[in-house]
Amino acid sequence: MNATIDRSLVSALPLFSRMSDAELDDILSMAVSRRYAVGTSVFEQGQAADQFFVLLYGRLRVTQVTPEGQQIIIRMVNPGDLFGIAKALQRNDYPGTSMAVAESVALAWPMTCWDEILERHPSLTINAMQTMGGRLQEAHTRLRELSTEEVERRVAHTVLRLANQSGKKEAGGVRIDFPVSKQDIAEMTGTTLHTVSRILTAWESAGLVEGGRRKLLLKDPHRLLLLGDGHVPGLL
Amino acid sequence: MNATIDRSLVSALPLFSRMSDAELDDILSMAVSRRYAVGTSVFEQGQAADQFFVLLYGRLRVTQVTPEGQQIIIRMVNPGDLFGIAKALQRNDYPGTSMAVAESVALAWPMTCWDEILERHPSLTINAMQTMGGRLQEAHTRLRELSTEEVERRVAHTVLRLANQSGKKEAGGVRIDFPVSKQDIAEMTGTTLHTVSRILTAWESAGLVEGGRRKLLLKDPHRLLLLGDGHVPGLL
DNA sequence: CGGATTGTTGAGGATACTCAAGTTAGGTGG
DNA sequence: CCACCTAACTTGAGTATCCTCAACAATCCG
Repeated sequence: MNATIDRSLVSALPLFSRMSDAELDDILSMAVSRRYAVGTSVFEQGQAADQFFVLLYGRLRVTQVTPEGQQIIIRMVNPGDLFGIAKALQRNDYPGTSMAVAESVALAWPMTCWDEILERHPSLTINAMQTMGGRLQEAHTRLRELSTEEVERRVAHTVLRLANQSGKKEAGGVRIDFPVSKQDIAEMTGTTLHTVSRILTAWESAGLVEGGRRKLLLKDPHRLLLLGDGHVPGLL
Repeated sequence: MNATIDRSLVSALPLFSRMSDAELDDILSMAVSRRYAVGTSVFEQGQAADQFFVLLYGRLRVTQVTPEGQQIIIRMVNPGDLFGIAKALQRNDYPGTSMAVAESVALAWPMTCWDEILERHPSLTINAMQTMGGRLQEAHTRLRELSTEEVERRVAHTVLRLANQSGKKEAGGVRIDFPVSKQDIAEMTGTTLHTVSRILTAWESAGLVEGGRRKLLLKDPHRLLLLGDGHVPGLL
């Protein structure tokens, strides 16, 4: 809700790379910044897509609910990520719900600006396309995992992906630096929280991870990688 | 390998919509057309990505092989589709293999033209982005299906998707108009050819489909849709 | 006609789900 | 600050789905 947003907030983001100050100002002049408390949603599935966003701080979880009421996590949104770009998906509504799992701040643009911005700023268009390319690749990776791997390996890969995207080095390992529940992990891997609980318990006994209520610390990422790649037998 | 490619071949494609004749000619002047016999590959997984393509006629299957040797089908390429755009995925190699399942013709551009073309033709950039958006949505749909649905429903959805993309109305139903094996369907749904065989046999007894060696005719798409959406019990 | 590819079907078993009961941790209000 | 309440998690038992293994049948192609 600021009058003007400072260039320095975004100038380092890959999305805005190779843009002049003037271009940045042009784009930022159309944006407002918004704060989202933990547990609040930025937008909800099915809602008219009237804005798109860039996350500045915090962490969001994007979910979809099936007609039967099962939920799956499409992805986590990390600082610097573009999200809510329904227009690029050729949609008028948001296909999922995005909810803050940590205190978050995002820039918001009216969706009506989308075409205009792309037209006026070709380098941003290319960056946005690369963003989508990266996401497409991640989706294919997950498809491959879901199609071919057993649960334990899928959980290993999922947990390693989380660590790569939102891990923070810490004494004794890499911590996922936002609250993750077993249910969350289940919804990312296509399994149940029961199975995730059993797997993490086994891993904990083996010294691979350290769990806790919505906490996760990877104590031995290397061994997890071996497990995920099937070079080492599972622990169940 | 033609000297020049005629505008009429591509002017109707969504990818090239809203482009002037001059723009089209500029783009086409950099392309060559190529023919691919059934069973030949356009490019292979891991190979240096030196070209990107648009399919004019025919049908391609894009697969990935896991380190363990299991294969999955990432998608089918239909006429008009852009494919092999490794650059947009920020890659220097092709992440999968694309192989002709029907006699095919594609236009090919040197990958070095990619940035240049995007720069010179903003409307094509936007169209390409929409292509990627559509693909991202399809990937998310498949993720949701793999995560939450049992095999029979996944097969129903997969088969209906095939019909929508490459179905041809025919006396008695909708025919998938290229050869599809049970193995193919298995690789699209994350199951085995055995399970697919059992499911299709059951469906055939119920008058839902008509199978055959690499053939598939949907006799009752509506009932298949109900089955896929869980509004009707499965037949296994 | 023969070989190869594709598909069928059965039996048995493993993975992971469901159902169920309980425990622990954390937050909240008195 | 403690008691309570709820959300998150644990663990066990039973079972369903679907995979694996195996043998065979049908179809296509040269």
